[in-house]
Amino acid sequence: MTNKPGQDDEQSLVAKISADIRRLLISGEFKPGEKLSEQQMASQFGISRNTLREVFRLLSSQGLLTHIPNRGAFVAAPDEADVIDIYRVRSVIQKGAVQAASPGHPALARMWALAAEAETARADDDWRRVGTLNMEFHRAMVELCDSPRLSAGFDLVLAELRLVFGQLEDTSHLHEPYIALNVTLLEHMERGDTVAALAALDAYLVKSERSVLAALQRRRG
Amino acid sequence: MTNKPGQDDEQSLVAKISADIRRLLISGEFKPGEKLSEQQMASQFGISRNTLREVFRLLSSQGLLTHIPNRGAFVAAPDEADVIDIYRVRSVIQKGAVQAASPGHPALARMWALAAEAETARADDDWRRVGTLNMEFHRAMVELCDSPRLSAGFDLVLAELRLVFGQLEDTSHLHEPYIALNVTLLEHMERGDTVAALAALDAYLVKSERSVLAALQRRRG
DNA sequence: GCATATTTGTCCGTATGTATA
DNA sequence: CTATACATACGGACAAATATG
Repeated sequence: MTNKPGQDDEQSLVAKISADIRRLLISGEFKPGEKLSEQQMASQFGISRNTLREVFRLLSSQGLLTHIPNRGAFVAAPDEADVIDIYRVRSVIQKGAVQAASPGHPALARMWALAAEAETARADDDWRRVGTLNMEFHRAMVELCDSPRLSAGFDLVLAELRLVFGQLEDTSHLHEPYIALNVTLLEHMERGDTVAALAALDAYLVKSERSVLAALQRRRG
Repeated sequence: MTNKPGQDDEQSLVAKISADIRRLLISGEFKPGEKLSEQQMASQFGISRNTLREVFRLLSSQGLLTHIPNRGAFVAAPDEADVIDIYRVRSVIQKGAVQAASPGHPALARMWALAAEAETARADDDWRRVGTLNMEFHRAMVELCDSPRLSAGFDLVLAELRLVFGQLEDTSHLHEPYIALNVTLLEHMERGDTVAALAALDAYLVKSERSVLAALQRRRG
């Protein structure tokens, strides 16, 4: 059995195409605000319009597409307000994660491993991988809450953030300064110093938000 | 213009039927785990199966339905673990809301108004209304974050919680003890006493979670 | 501002695979 | 194991809304 009949489709066409389009969106293959024609997309992916519409419903509910009645589906174009909101969500959830951190939690080990991987990726100048690992690091942090719903919600805002990254030009240096910050944050948590960990997290989020906002404003001008 | 072309359908059939079925789910018109046949539902609501499938996608992504591949859509049947998870999410988000509370925020006025309404509803023995007002009170609390995404995410877990209520027998007394707790919580916030407010919130959430869990276990045996 | 073309929203019929009696 | 029921997915159709010239 390759697939347990868990809770949602793994083999469904809708699920597969959704994953494909989501990947394309996150890698920045589409322009922000670009219209996604039903007919064109359907034939391009070799599926029917009805099936594609279900995909659009899913991606719209995840904030990656924007659905306008009688006009169709458009690639989401997060603006400054959206970025600010995304980081507000991150702040609330991740502060909760830091406070929920219990020593010996498996997610902590995973965070150490991811931090180490990020170091080697930086040594290889593989910035794309550094970015992915950074995301995974913070996803693992939220796993400390042991809450499927918090993790799922966090995944949504992270996907939106990756959409923003994909719409920028140079994502390379965006994650560079944060490798070290992640490690120090992790050390605070390991030591059980919640106050210091919260401060480090806040510093990280503020710094990250500022650089994303700056890059976004640079892009639009 | 009655409808601004905002972001999502307001007049769409999918949106309308989704709202209808969501109302039915929340009022407990369906049994937990009950299968929702496409054919039957489609003819019952006078819509096509294609349209209904889009509705199912939406409600599944909101946690109100559970989609099983090749088996169809079922009414979500949240168990004890789900309730615990829901309250974990509430704790994280609402603690964030308390800490984000700024004096003079319009949401605070709304909370006062809702608390007052709840008092009169209790005087009228309108327990259904008391429950709704309690939900609205906590929704308003999250509005303190000024974060559309946090509010949307909070609405999702609240909808799931109402689904649980709808599946229980007597929801009447479930909200009674919390009217006073909401007021004292509000007083702490108004005074700017964040620590006391956090403690009051935690007391409320623990108490509420316990009673819901107890009622749930009573129902199943 | 109007006529036309395009696209979405919605429906129907049907074929195929999967699950269940 | 067979048969039935149902979800999945497709393609075509048409009205209504929108975009285009």
